[in-house]
Amino acid sequence: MNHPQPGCPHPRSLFHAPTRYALQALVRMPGDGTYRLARNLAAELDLPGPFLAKILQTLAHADILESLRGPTGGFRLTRAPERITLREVVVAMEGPEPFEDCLLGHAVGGGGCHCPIRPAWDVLQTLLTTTLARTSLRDLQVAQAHHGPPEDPDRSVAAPV
Amino acid sequence: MNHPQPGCPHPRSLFHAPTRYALQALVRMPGDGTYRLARNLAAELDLPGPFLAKILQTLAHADILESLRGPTGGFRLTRAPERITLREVVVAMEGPEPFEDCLLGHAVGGGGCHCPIRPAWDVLQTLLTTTLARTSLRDLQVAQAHHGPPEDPDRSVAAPV
DNA sequence: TTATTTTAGGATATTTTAATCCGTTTATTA
DNA sequence: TAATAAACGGATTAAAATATCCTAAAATAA
Repeated sequence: MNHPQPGCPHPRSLFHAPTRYALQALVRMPGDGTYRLARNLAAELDLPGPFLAKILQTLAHADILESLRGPTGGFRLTRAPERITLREVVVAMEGPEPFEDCLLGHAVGGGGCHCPIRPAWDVLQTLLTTTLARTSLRDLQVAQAHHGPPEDPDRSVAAPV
Repeated sequence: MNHPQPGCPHPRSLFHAPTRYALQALVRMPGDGTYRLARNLAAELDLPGPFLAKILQTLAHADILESLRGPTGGFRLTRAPERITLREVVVAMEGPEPFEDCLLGHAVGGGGCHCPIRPAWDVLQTLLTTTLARTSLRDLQVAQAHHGPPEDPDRSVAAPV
């Protein structure tokens, strides 16, 4: 997870960059109720600390994380990762409307849009929403475990916990 | 179709703004092989002429439009609208990858990503692609006709042809 | 109480995307 | 041939998204 570089643009993502960072941070949150430092997490993700901190604050406002100030502080999940859905995270970061529906800019509410793609588009939107709603943070953590933690030169040889 | 205003951000769209403008311009292209002026089209869409012109040039490079310079010139479709798919337009404007697949940033090619959402995500991506590939410009034109042309004060009372 | 460590959050800077500008080229018309 | 009207396309500007900075507030520990 590197910063965007000149000549190396962001991947074309369905969601904004902070949303992806939020997911990647949440996946690495401890499941045992202990607090984790924003700075620590930012180093692991190779993101600037204050930037990630802002994202974590947003998640805290959305009741996905809770924070504690001071020397023993940091962030932790408000619930078990099984009970946090990707949909919840995306809504917290992007707002309730993940993307505009009508390709032609027709009003979507009130039956304003009758494009021939409308039915298929609704299926797509529903599938996206239900996919996000069915997948929990825990599911992503399992996937992350298979990939191992990101490269960290200091621990690349042996790291007994 | 108005310019983005301060305090009135773009709708959160699956695609970039120029892609939506391209679709809206293409929908309004004549089907009889006559050329239409970029300036004329831009006025109807309430977009700046030179900006839309650049978008039309991109479509011309992609062999969706063809252009003619000079007093009788303009742009026209290279084919009947039945034979132009939305997928083709989106690829012309956005490149071959409409969005990055893995929410966690895992490599997608070479079997790098094994998230639990991967199968559902693939379904989503396939559905998007096939939906775009199955819908022709002609289909959108039919939908547009039902909405009527965009508001134009000069013609709001009666406009014989 | 004082020093230290952490999050909080507003202000600022940078990068990318979107939009504009302007001189050039090509075709038509007089 | 000269004047005009259109697309062409590089350079520039503006806006939005992304990233950074800095001071305040809160919790802990000496």
